[in-house]
Amino acid sequence: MKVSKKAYYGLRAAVSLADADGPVSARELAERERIPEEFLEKILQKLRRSGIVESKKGVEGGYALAEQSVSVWDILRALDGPVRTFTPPLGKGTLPCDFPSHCRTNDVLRRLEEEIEKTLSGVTISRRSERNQESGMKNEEKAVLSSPDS
Amino acid sequence: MKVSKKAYYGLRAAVSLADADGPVSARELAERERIPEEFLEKILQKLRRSGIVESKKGVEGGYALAEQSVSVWDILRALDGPVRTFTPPLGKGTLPCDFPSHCRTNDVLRRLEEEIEKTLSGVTISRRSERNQESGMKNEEKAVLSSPDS
DNA sequence: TCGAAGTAAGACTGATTTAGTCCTAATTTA
DNA sequence: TAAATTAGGACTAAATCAGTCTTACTTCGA
Repeated sequence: MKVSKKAYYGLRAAVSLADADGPVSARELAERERIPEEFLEKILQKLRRSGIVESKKGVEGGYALAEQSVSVWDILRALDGPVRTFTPPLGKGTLPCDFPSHCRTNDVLRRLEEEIEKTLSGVTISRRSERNQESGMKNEEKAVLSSPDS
Repeated sequence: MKVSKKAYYGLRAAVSLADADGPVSARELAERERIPEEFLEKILQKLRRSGIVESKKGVEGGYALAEQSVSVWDILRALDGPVRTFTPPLGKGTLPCDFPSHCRTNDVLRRLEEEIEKTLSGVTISRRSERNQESGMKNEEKAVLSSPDS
């Protein structure tokens, strides 16, 4: 049970992008974060297809966060695929319970999935510019990963 | 991010053992749960070395839960190894933060680990005989995976 | 005391996944 | 148009997963 290197790199890249001003090229980002460049490019492309970052080609191009704020959950799901704690490919609703132990085991694992999702969705990466503009009301218990405004 | 087949089988085997009366042989257990026998044996041996089940050789031998109650967390850790969400082998205390994004990323992942541990530790598999004898006081919010006393 | 029913443990294997690399476009801007 | 950049597919070495095979060793009952 682990987070892949791909996701770990992706997470760090996103945090780095959140702290940056304009678009950052893959090369630059790779250097900043000490991530193999070609590999990072693949990661960024996946994040782009998931709508998490946006890219601009050409001379002054690069990558930037697409939304004001992304959750860690979104990034992990985009890169590592869906969290599937139980191996048989079961949709949310239908759990075939051939044997008594299956149902109960699957039940726990599903509960775990929900817990993981809840935890990870609560942690977000926000762009500096947009920080603290989000929640209109009182300061929600929402952790932010990117660098604090100091 | 997933639970291995090994762990999934192990979980089901443990649930099945919890519901059984005496020791159950690997062969019997494999048949009940539709798990490849030889593979299950490996799994049970790992669980034994971790002190989760105990074994008895010989004619009426087999495997049984060692403790009255085991948490899902214990089983998963025994079979899948430690949950290591971040790839660099970092101990609990020391996080080398070469770059700013690392610390913050590692922080989240560590928080995730704790959350997963908390969730999974709260779900236990208990032997029928020992059910409801554990918590002396009020009925704690403790989920039990094995079959309910009916 | 022998044989059958068990567990114990290590070596081996095929398939899949991970973590990349390599190469060839396609775009954009100066 | 040249340089800087992303886009995407094919490829690969190494690790991990999911088992299997083989060869013990142990216990109990007849």
